[in-house]
Amino acid sequence: MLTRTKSNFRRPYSDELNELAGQNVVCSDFKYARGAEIFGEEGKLEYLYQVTSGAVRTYKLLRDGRRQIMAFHLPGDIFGVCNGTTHRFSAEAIIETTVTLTRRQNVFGDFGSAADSTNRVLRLVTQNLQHAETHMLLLGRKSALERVAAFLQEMDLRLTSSGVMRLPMTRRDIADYLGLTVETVSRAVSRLRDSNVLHFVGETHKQIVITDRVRLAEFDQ
Amino acid sequence: MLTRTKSNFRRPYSDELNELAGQNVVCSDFKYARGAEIFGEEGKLEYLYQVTSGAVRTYKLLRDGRRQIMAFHLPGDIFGVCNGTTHRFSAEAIIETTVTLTRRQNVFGDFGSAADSTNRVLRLVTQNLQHAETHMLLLGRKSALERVAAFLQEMDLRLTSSGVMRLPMTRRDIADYLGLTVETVSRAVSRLRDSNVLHFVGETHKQIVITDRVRLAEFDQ
DNA sequence: CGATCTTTTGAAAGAGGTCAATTGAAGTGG
DNA sequence: CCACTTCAATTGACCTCTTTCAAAAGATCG
Repeated sequence: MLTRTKSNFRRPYSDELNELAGQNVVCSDFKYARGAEIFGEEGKLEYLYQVTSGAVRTYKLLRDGRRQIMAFHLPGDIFGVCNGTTHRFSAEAIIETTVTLTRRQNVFGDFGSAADSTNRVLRLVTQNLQHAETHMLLLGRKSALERVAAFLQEMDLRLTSSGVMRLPMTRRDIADYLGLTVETVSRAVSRLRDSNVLHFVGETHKQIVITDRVRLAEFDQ
Repeated sequence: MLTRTKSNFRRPYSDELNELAGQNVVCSDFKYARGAEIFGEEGKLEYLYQVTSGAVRTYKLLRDGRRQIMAFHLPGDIFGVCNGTTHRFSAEAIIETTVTLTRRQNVFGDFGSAADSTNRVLRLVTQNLQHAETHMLLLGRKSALERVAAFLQEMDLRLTSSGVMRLPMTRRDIADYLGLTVETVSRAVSRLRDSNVLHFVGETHKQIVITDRVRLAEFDQ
């Protein structure tokens, strides 16, 4: 049997939040009851949170209530990092939980201005994280048709020019992006074509015209 | 029908990579053929990449070849941001692709030392991103049993003390984290119990003892 | 231009979801 | 503090969505 000491795997967290905040420390402790909301998807981001005791879940919801938990945050973990002015997900206490709060601007500096290059990289990584969070919701909780509709909307924003979307990737790439099989992707696209949401251009099936963006959006959640 | 101008949705990318690198610009263009590897999972991270033309996929693999594509990168996108010395995923050109490279240290500064607080936040966000990437692979490509085994391993590292793992979250939370239903999670845990990989402590099913970590790991991919 | 890869479509199989029932744990209010 | 109610977890039976397997037609590439 495997034995190990906990200390090998737990990151040190004594005063990490204080170190992060630097000199302008404005930390305060807060206690949340089981199930209490720490922040909501639309709340303004003003703080960084470090779990002192208890446990927190951060999650995203679909309109019909399907939930994807992004991560569990345990004592020592810092969460609530965000690049915008509003949260893109919610956080709740799983059990009675104590967290230490730090005002965001202490950590980010004048982040809005993004003066220096590190701040720019930070924004870049945060964009990647934001995309990953959206994609976790898709992978964990959306049906095949919803995934393909979401994919087409994403690519429509990036690839459509003069009305035509030219997909550079194969159905296999799409499938491996959406956590599906090639066949399922193909069937979903065919269904959307049969519903007159899109049609193909020429012989290749990589050029697509979206003819009804409103209904395409309705296929997604 | 919805019409829109592309410019509303495409982020500006003229010289963003140059701006990121600041004064010490060491940029150079590179061309990759269809299917060519831009970097591998074990390669050393030295560059930031911005797509000039073409398309790139970044992905993770399981040992048996199952693939999860994290993101598609199109002209203007910057990718390859990482906090360690090695990549945690691979990047390939989907079609013939040109990218602009920038040496990493120009952007991150002396990142290893993490002198200032912004760098610390950057590391924090990158850790979150890394976790999200791992989780996308789980959500997109792992079976129910593999997901639950992976979850138990993750929590074992964080929660096990004096041999017992005390889960603060319910089966519903676990299900919503793993993209499954409560029933499927319960069945998977029962299977692992019946395989003598773990057993419960007391009456509550939130205290678990992992009795065979080697075999638990084998249930995961 | 032949070989290989890609895409589509159908049929069958299977993994996970849904529905339902039971048991047990855990809040809660009198 | 205890009874009551609600919530949490498990298990079985059944169903459905997605996968798997197979075949054919079409595109792409060297």
